[in-house]
Amino acid sequence: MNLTVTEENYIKSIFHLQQAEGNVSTNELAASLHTKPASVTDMLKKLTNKNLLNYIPYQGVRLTKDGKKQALMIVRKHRLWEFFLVDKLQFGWDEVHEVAEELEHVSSKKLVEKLDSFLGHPKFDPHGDPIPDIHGNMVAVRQFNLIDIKPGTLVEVCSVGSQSAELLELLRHKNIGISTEMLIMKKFEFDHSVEIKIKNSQHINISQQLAQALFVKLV
Amino acid sequence: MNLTVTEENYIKSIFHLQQAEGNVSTNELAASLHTKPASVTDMLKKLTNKNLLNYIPYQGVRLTKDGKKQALMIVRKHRLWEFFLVDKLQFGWDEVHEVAEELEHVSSKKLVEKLDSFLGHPKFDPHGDPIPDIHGNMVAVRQFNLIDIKPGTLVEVCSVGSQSAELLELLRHKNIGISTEMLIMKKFEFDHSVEIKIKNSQHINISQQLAQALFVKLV
DNA sequence: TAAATTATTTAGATTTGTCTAAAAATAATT
DNA sequence: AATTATTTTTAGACAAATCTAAATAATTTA
Repeated sequence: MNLTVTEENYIKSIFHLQQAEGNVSTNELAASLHTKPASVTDMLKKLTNKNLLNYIPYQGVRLTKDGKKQALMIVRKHRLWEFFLVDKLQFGWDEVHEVAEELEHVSSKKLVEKLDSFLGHPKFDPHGDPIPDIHGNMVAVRQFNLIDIKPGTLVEVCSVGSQSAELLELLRHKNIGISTEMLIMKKFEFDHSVEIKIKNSQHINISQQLAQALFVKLV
Repeated sequence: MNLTVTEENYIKSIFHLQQAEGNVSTNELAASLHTKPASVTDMLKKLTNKNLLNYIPYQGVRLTKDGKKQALMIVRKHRLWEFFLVDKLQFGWDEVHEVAEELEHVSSKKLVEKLDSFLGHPKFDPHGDPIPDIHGNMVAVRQFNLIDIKPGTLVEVCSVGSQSAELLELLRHKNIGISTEMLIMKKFEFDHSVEIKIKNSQHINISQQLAQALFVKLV
């Protein structure tokens, strides 16, 4: 099934909205897509005919199994490209969203899988959101980038940004691994480094680069 | 000036066609874009209004200075993405065109420049076509990938695929540089390596990887 | 529960890029 | 030069995605 860019954007918005609430209303969708409710109604009918939505007039809408799969593949592409932009092209994590909105609509499946390999099969995008794998599976817990955590917070390492040898070497050296608990002590404006304390251990300093590669959950 | 994907494709086709001949005819364009002459006429008027074309009814069309600049930026993007796909994602050079046709329409200027840096400012795409720089300048001579040259041909090295340290080391070791003349002796099916002879020197063997990174002109 | 408000859908119009069929201009041929 | 053939343009229609305005359904409030 081949979707237009517009159809893909509808599917993606419905996916994100139905995560938060149950059924998605016409008005919500219109707001999220910066369009008018009347336009939404038209598109809902169209996507229903393509078996991507369950839509009952006046009752809101949910994705079908098929629709959800399509959505997950778009989200996968979006987040892989975001990772690429930050990790390889040195974009700031706060400036990649717009660009990824365009890249996510490039259709080649081979491209997505080769990109995934090239990036080292990352599990999280630069905002800490999980990247669905080729089957649409992804980690459920909301994760945060270490660099965004406020001092005084106790967190646990869930995942690292990639599997590169250089990153793993540094983590081993600092004795940091999956499920390591750490208390965020202080953040330094000058170099965006972070001082942390690991249980039964001394204070250590984490560089900006490393902090951006560490994903944690609140504990 | 913001162009739609369709408009960009028209501009790009006109650019390529007017390289070969002088004025570009409605029929040629229709054939090249897989559309009908009547549709072309409509679009020519539209692009003329945007000052991208000089169009006189029944006389064919040429790009204005502005139109040419737009075309060069699209070609730049197309060829940079092709280079990326082959060099970083391990696509075959014969399967990248379709994908690049989509990627070339991603609009972020910052993306293009960061990609160019990431790739090491390559001068030629995987087919040997020159990549315009940010000002639209590019090498004029048609160049070929060493791997595509027939045995018995005398060629001269014009450029190398990238500026990576590893590549430069190997070239130094083999005594190959810009303007080195070499005679193509034999090509081996098994590993796609190429045997060459450099003037006043012995026969040496060039691996497939290296051959793909060498761009030559006929001499 | 009846009226008022809000949400959603329908009806009809618009824009973009395309098409077919017919007319007009240009080029080729006899 | 006159006719024929080709190329190009015009005219009118269509599909996709959108809009505004009006109608209808659902919900809230008095």
